[in-house]
Amino acid sequence: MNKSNLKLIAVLERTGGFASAQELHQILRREGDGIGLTTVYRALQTLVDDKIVDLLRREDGEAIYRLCGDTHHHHLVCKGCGNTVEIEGGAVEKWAKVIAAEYGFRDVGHTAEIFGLCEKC
Amino acid sequence: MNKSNLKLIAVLERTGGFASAQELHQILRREGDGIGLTTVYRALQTLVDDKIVDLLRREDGEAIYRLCGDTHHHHLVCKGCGNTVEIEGGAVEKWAKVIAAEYGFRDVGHTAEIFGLCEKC
DNA sequence: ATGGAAATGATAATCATTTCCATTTTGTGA
DNA sequence: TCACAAAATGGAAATGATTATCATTTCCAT
Repeated sequence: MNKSNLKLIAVLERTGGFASAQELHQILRREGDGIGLTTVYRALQTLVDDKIVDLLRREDGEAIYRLCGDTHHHHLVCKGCGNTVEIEGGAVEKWAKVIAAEYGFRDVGHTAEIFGLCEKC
Repeated sequence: MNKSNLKLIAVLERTGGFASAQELHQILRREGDGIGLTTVYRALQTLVDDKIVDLLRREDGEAIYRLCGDTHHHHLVCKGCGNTVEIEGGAVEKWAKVIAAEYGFRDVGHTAEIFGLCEKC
């Protein structure tokens, strides 16, 4: 684990919730860290690959990042305010397994997200 | 309803499933229609506003469009050769509905994909 | 100290999407 | 049919996020 990755993790812990690469870069800069934008993108990518952070999308398509919990989960995202709830996907896990078996796939993962408007929006 | 909007609807009907603005533009061009990219974007936006088409996002953030009310399907993608199978997601549909109701969300959509290695890979 | 691998960051390139603006088409009332 | 305003159109430039390039710096084991 290199230095930049740790910095990014620290900021994400501190801020909680989601932030875009550009925002994270600005936060670090504001704190006097001369980290480059390129490095921020690179660090986030490796953290996503290592399943240390989640990558989601804002309504406009911009990538946003957040530390993931250790449990595998899915997301319920509000299209209005961007608020996000982590949810369990019991039915989805089974579905993915069954389908994969049916078609002879192995080493299987899946993604599943629900999006809509929350009560407030 | 203006001419461009109708053209876009026609293409979306014909192709079924999702397409990005750029893809839709290319398809129309290939068919000899001199429609401009700007017009494609504009038409898609009004169709989304009028709830005639859905706007979703690809993995990379690019916007993709489909006619509302299309029965949609999910994908089983091979990480090795990229081969893709369209699958039904009965369990997923129910799951999405239940979860959304539980959290008071409305106007709800979802995405779900399975990826792994196929028999050949 | 040293050599090589990994990390870094400035800059330029890429790509989808929007904005701007001049031109064309369309619809409508005289 | 004609004139004219409103709507539609499309090319070009602007924007903004993300990625690629590449020279330089930092790490670390020897």
